[in-house]
Amino acid sequence: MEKVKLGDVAKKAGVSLTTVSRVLNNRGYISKETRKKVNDAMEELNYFPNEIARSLFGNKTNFVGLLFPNVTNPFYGEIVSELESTLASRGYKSLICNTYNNEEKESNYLKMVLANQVDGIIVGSRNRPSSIYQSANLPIVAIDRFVSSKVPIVRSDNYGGACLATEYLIEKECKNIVHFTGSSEEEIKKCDLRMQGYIDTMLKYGKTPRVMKASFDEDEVYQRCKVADYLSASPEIDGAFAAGDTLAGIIYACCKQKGIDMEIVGYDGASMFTGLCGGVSTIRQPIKKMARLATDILLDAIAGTYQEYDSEHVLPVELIKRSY
Amino acid sequence: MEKVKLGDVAKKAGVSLTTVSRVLNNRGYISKETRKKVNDAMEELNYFPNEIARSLFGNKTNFVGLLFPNVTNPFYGEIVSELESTLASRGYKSLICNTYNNEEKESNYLKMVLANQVDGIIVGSRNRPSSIYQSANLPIVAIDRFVSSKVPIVRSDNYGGACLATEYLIEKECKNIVHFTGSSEEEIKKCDLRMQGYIDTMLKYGKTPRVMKASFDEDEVYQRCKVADYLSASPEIDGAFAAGDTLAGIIYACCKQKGIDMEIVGYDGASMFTGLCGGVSTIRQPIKKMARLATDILLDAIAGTYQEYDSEHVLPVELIKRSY
DNA sequence: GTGAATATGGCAACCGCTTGTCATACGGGA
DNA sequence: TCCCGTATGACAAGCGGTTGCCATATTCAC
Repeated sequence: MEKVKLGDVAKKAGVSLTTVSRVLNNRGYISKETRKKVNDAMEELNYFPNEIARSLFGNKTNFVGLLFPNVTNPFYGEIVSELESTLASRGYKSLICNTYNNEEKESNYLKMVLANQVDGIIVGSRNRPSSIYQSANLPIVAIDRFVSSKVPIVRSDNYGGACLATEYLIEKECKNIVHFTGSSEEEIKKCDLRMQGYIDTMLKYGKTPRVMKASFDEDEVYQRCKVADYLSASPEIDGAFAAGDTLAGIIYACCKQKGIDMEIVGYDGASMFTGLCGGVSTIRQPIKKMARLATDILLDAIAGTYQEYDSEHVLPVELIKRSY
Repeated sequence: MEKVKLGDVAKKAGVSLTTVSRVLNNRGYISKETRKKVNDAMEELNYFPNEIARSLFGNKTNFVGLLFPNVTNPFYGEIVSELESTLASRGYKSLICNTYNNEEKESNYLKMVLANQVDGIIVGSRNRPSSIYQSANLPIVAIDRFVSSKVPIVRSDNYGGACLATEYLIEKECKNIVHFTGSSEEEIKKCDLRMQGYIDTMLKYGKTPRVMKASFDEDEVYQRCKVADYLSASPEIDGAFAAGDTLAGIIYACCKQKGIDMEIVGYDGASMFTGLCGGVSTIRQPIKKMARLATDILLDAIAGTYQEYDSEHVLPVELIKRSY
């Protein structure tokens, strides 16, 4: 059973190649009857036009590359899921790439999507920006990450969110509040802002900021040990603001196992997280809105109607209190 | 800045089109020096061969379609993540599709990936099998789902896992154990086996099985109400086996809020879940192994070296006890 | 000196579809 | 009757790269 092609449809419908193509692309004159004949033939033969061939001609693939660390993380899972859905509803197809925050992987993926002629890229990977981004001459949108001065950024109000989180902990009368952050040699803007918000708020209330570096990427077991050791060594701690929800979850689990009852606030607020880890508060990013905005910007850029480069789009966050 | 193409490289390197193509495809005779010249030219020009054009000629795209309900669910997130990684390491690219268990969406996605000439499909969506699967004449592998008699299935030992879960609850001296299952008009095999394992085990120990239908797909808030109502109405319940971890998480949250302390066992065991919801036990499916096996089968089928159709590959599960 | 192996170029056909141009044919309105 | 709008077909070129075939040239070994 070979692949059905245009010619087969034409034969079946008793019309010419040109006519079938006209039906497919809605061009020129076609009578109702012919259109029906052709459509019927396509149906009967189970014909799908070869998008690869069409792309080749049109120089447009309707592919978009999605470069994110790892959809296993509910935050990325949710954002990728939203991106894929909105893109699909607008006729675009998503090539997914899990970079695991690995620079080599990211740059390989980047080459791959470029070689596959994607019309645009949405990136949420957290590496040092690859030089390929510069030379790649196509629309890119970054989610909560700096790529280059030409790439628009969509992110949540990291600073404001951190303030909100810290103030909540203070309100809850926590005396010793620590901030767990993702570590990285090079200062990633996101972490800075979340940390900055925490530090500023602590100082504002006359408290001493304390920061604990715990990477986002390390092995989970290792992380858990690190956190557990830290908590054991600092029994006075009664509040924590974690820069991400997975980290918050780890802290929560450690506390539970040690019988510590403290207030924890995470960051991200993927629905899966708030559903599964109700003992932790979190700062919810408007994930759907971010995904939609990123899609809008990207597609506008692809269409050539987006001009406002060098722009950051900062969306408001919301405090979600623990549910038990 | 136009797209660089083969001819540009040839010109830059001072060789013919044929020679560049030979370097690219490692065919025929090429001297070290020429190869270097060509490679240098490609580097300088930042050239990537147009995979779309190559695909068109070769009638092979190295695309694989991944049809899953929703990567927001940690189980699907983890399996999609694994699939993408193993596929990428073997030169394949993943087209992701979130079907949301919606039949129309699934069949549209199916048409889409077929139109894009994917070399194969891995599907974990949970719908009534679409007729398109039959007519699609290409390798398909199903994860924990029946598609057609010709499509090999990779799944975990649902029956054994359910027995394990139920026995654990009995061991924990739960008196009234209920099973929460995903509802669906048509009986999906997976649910059947998990339910069957539960029922058989209950009967084996002289207990009365009780089943509560709670869909996998409903709105989470709605689910939560349904579960809460049920728990209120049946205060004698002190143990629950949920057919999926997200459901288990919902039950856990309800219990917490109502101050009920009962044993809950879920099913799936994505690392994110066990990390975030340590108060719940679960039956862990060997997600990585399943993903790798599915990839192996699919790629063998694509290569034409896989013959064992009509086969089910059932992998063993493991009980993960709650960590606090 | 001859034949093989190595190295490169030129050319045409092809992958499946799109598009522009030209030709043909029918029917209706001015 | 003539022209125009409608409807369809035939054909060729092109999208970017691959491949097979033939030609040519150099080098090396026997």
